[in-house]
Amino acid sequence: MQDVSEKKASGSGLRERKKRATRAALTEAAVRLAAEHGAEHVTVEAISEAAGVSPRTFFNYFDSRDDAFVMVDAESGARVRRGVLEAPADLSPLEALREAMAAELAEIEQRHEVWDLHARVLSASPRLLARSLAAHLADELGLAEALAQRLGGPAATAAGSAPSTTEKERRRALDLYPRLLAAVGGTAVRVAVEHWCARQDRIAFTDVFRQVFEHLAAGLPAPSGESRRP
Amino acid sequence: MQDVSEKKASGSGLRERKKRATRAALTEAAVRLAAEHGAEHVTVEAISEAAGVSPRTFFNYFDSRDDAFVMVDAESGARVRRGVLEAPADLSPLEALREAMAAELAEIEQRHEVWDLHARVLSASPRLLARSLAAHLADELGLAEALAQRLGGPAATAAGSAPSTTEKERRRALDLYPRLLAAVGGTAVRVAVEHWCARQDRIAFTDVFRQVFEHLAAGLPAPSGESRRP
DNA sequence: AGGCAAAAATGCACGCTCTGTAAAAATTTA
DNA sequence: TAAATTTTTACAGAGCGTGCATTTTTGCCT
Repeated sequence: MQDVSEKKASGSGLRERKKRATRAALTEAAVRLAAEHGAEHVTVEAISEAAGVSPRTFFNYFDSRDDAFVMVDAESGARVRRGVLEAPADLSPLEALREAMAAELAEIEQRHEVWDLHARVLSASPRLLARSLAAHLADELGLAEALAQRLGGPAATAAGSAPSTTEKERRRALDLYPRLLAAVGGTAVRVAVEHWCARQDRIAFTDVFRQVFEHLAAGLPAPSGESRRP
Repeated sequence: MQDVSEKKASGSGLRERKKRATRAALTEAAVRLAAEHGAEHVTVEAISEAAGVSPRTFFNYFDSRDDAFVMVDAESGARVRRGVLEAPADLSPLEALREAMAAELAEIEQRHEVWDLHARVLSASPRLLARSLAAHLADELGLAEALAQRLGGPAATAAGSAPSTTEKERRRALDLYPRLLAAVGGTAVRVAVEHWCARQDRIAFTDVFRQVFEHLAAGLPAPSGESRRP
């Protein structure tokens, strides 16, 4: 079932290379123009002209104009998923998710030239920021499946086939928990980023990130000095 | 500074009543048409005609066509905020948020004729669902402020003016925590609703809702039978 | 009542987004 | 080089969203 001809491997064909180049040219032109003139003053015609293609071609690559500003990194979700699956086995699910997301954020930090522009464009337009959230939401289901695989795999081999409670209840819990964990993890990253961007003083993002996950692991108790009610 | 004339109270004027009636007619027409023909096949012209106004008037009430499907209840956020502030003082922040959101969900459940249609429209269109999320996101900041007020008010009066740690650190924690709590709370509700809608068997929504908040309060540990790592 | 000012609804015009469709150009394969 | 496949392009058209001037409705005053 493997490819007999080496030419069809990913990225070797001239056709595929041109397609990726066109897509990259479109996204870069879009982000660059948006950073300069504001996102809502950048038309599809302007983006296409800057990228050297026709306006109709734009819509062969993106379903909507806004996608050119949002779809900057399509493989981020897959990397986090792999990070969750490859995390050390002695980590709790929340810890594994934290480590995978921290690694991905460090990955992004490396090319902060493009990402800084992108962040500025998003923060200047609430509509695009919402759309970016929606894009991350699409990855949530896949992330939940990865977490479920990490949970279900070892648990099934260790516990065998003798559940103490009802089978349906266990499956319900197993179904709900990974989705909650994936959603809360994404929210945690968002809050950390927003809080870090809002502060003018230069605190390390790593500190905010760690603090957020400490709150979550502790069960979100009141952060005051003494705890009258544990 | 109080109103001398009673006529300017909220909702008493004929003008305000008519405006609300028009808005209600537009939203109801939009949701009803979308439930029947699919949201993307419902034009602004059709909605306006069903509501008995001109297409231009539609855009005097909504900034975009999608808002007619999303902006069903604009005061929901305010009710949750009040619920947080009026919750019993012996409840933890997470418990207060849970109670306020549970009360709001119970409120919504009362008119589940409209809300059921609305849910069906959203679940049939990922784009509208994302927009709905964005709408809830706008309330998040206000909710965070309400939570901060609930935390900061009593704490300031009880602790006086002698903080044990650095002042900046306390303010940072106090700033980050309410925003995280508000965001996670919204996410929790979303996951509970999605999980409840996805299941074909009729389990009580209250059970799912309570289960989600139990996960959060416990610090999101692995839900398996025995705990090898607390 | 009747008239006056503010607010809302409407009609019209215009630019932009997005989608078919079919023809032309480029790339791969034979 | 010629055929086959894919991509790009031009054209047409429906729908969205906005600005502006006009008309109708509402609230308030004498």
